[in-house]
Amino acid sequence: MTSPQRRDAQRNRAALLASARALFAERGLDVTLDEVARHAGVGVGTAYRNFAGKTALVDDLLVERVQALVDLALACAEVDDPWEGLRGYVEQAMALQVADRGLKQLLYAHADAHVRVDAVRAQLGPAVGALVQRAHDAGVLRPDVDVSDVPVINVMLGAVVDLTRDVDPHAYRRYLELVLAGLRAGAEPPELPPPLPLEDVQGALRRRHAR
Amino acid sequence: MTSPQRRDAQRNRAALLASARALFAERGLDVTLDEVARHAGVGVGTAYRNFAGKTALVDDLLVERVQALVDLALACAEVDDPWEGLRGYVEQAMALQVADRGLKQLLYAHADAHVRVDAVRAQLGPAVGALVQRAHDAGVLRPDVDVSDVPVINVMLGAVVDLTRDVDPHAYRRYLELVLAGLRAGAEPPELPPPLPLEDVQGALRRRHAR
DNA sequence: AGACGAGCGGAGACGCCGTCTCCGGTACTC
DNA sequence: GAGTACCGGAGACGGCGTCTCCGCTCGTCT
Repeated sequence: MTSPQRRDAQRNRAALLASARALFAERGLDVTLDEVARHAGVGVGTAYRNFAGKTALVDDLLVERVQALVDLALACAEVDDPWEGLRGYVEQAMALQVADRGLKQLLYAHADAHVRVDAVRAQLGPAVGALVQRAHDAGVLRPDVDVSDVPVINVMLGAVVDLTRDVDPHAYRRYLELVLAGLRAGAEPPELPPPLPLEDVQGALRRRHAR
Repeated sequence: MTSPQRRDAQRNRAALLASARALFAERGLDVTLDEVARHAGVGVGTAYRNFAGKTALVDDLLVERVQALVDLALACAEVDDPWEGLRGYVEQAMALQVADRGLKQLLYAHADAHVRVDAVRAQLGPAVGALVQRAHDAGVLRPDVDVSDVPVINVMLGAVVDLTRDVDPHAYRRYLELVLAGLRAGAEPPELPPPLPLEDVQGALRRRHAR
């Protein structure tokens, strides 16, 4: 009986997947397949033999991450307090995106050819919609809050995340509180996490890449 | 007496400047000098004879725009109501950035070699600082609001602007209200401009460029 | 131990893009 | 009409990421 693959080939494939996961999470989807290969300690050829191309690799690897987000939304619908459910979703969704830069990029960005990711992502809208609806039914949301506000807020906070990532990855929390407080009905303004020192913000802005 | 330049040369230079201003405002700083030249109806060579390079051209053209922002901040310090002064600054600063995409990109982005812009931009921080201080002195701001919050909010709202530009350039106003309300002391939640239809947001997200 | 071929590595072909140069030709000016 | 300031735009150049190709290595089975 012949094993389906030589053992070193299996090792290489695993190493490639691990490296890709790590690099995509840490540095985003812009890392080259060449870089992934080097990081995994194999040649570029090996990378291209294992995966149809970068797009396919990304698609394969990130379905799971997007699924985690969908699961999160579903889980938050089970939380007793409808406000905490919604709030928890937004908060933890951002935390996932801080931890995985690739996820953040793929979640809300031109989806060219990521077929599998697209399929999973399609479930996110309805799940979040349910969260918002439930909060409305419980009267804990300003009546004029709309489902469409959630992705927009994600994008807003995402911008803060990108800005402050290397100064303080959690700085976005301050603005998360700010925005969430604005959505809540009969809001007592919450305590805000402390601001970044001005010079840190200035530094981050200066380092910022132009588009 | 010889005029310093041939008349057609003057016309060409003017056309280039006008085209550059228009294209930078409309489509951002990514337009190529070749495009500017074509738009102006002249050859590329003419463009490069008139300006040291793209960086120099951008630097020349946008000082004035950044100066407008500084002027705005100074003017807002003259408004009687300190809250309206601060609020007006943020609101109109965003409006300027909606109207000029290049300004938005340059204002808070890696400043490589834009010497003149840098010089003017340096005045912005203090001017905004005064605005915030005045609002604090009047007690209309939450005490834990910091100067550093202003640029961060600019970046957040800028993300919304980029997202919704071609669906509804003013959609950011809803989120501006949301955020500003969060900064205000003893806030009565303000009325929010209406949300975008969900499908518009979804469309905008789908069209969004990956980074 | 030996031989077979699955699998490897990585130089480099390719395609794309934006910046900028160069010079034969045009047309403004006096 | 001479002289030259100025023009146009093809294309050189440099950079970058994707992916191919093929001579060679080394795992695997007998």
